[in-house]
Amino acid sequence: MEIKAIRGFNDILPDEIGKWQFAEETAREVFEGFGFSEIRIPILERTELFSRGIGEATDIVEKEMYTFVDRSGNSLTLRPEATASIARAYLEHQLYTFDPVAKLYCIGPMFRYERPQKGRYRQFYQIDAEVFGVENPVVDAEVIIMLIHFLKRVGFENLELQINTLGDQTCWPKYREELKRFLTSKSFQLCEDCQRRLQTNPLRIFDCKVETCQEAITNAPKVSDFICSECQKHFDLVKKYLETAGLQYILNPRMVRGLDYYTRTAFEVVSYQLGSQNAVAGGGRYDNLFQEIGGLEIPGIGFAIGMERLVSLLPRDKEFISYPHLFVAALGQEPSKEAYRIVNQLHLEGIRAELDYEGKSLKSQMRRADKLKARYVLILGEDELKRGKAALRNMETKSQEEISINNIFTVLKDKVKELKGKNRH
RNA sequence: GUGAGUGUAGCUCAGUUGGAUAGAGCACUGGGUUGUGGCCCCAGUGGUCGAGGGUUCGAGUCCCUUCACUCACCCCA
Repeated sequence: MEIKAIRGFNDILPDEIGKWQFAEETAREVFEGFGFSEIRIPILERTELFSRGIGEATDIVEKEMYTFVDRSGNSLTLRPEATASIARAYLEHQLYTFDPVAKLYCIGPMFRYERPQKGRYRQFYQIDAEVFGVENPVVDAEVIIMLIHFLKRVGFENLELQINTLGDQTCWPKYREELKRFLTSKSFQLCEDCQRRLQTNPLRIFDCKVETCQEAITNAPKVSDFICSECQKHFDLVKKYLETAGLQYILNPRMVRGLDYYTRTAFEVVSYQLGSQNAVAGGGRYDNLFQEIGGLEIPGIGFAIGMERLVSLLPRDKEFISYPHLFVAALGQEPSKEAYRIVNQLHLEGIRAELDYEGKSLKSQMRRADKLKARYVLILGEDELKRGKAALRNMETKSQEEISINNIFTVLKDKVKELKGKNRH
């Protein structure tokens, strides 16, 4: 094969798709139960939307965007995340005139030009949820509760919820400056990476594994001493609402966000089974995003779930795969015609039926029926057909009965109903 | 962008200090049963040994270059 998918772009094959569908269906059900509506947004936007919304100095904008100039000379970018686009749509269609509060969710692919590794790809899927127009910390909690509830519904009871507050425009920069000043005085102790982090993102130095760096930060100023009273109050309420909802969380004062628009509440759900990229979902409040892209002061909060990471934690289970209800094995010309007629009819009735397309021996048709895990096989031979009969074999019990072809639809409908009663499919 | 590891059949992998037609298991196709699946037995299909160059009488094996994949760093979902 000469032409292969490009780096970091993956095919999701049929044997895996059940897990994806399950995750998406569950998200729709849960989110709509919380009053969210789906929104679908374009995959391409004007580059400006992201450079302004996410922030010029962020890694995403500086080096990770798929950006190109189209035939009319506009700079366009494949969306690296959904929030900015959803906010743009909200402004563009003035959804706030209908209701200042908007609860929206979106499922689809995002694109970032990074070196792929476990849990990180150039095209990756996110399930995104956003609430616009509410400053009250109740929604911070509501959104987190919805996320955790969703994760429980797909089967994860014990993922770790980490929360932090990033402060806002008034208190966060102060802390940043103070930390920078402190660390600059210790810069001789810092490793090469941290020398650079000192300029770009000093908080990251907390995460450095180099021993001398760890020593350097032992007496560093703490975020909590700099958070202003308004932000502190907001955060305290978020924590209280989470507690009254019975949610366990871990305070992670080192948690940072890579996107400029985040303020106040930030949260992540992590799994230690994921490898280095361990965040299944992440999000937070962004009360400045709208000003950046549209000039209106509209608060927002939301999260994104990484679908690849989520799906990789789901058990590789056959229950997601749908098997044929019936395989029709035909022997000879007339029976083949009859099989074709029957299968077409069954498809119209919503019964999953398969047949042999290559005129193979019964043995090989049986093998295929078995391989496809068909529940029943209908065997059509010349003699039986002349009598208007066919053999219906239950592949699990091996019991076989002769039924008349006229009754096939009613007999099968009952059998399929039984099958559906037993499990999802 | 940086670092490390790995490239032999569709998949998982053997392949000796360089030696003759490159192997196994699984999968696939057919047969053993003129019309009955899984287990078993037999046979068959399938490889430019990632690509290019070099050393050598001889390269899957050694050297160089290059590409791809994987993991990690950076950063994030």
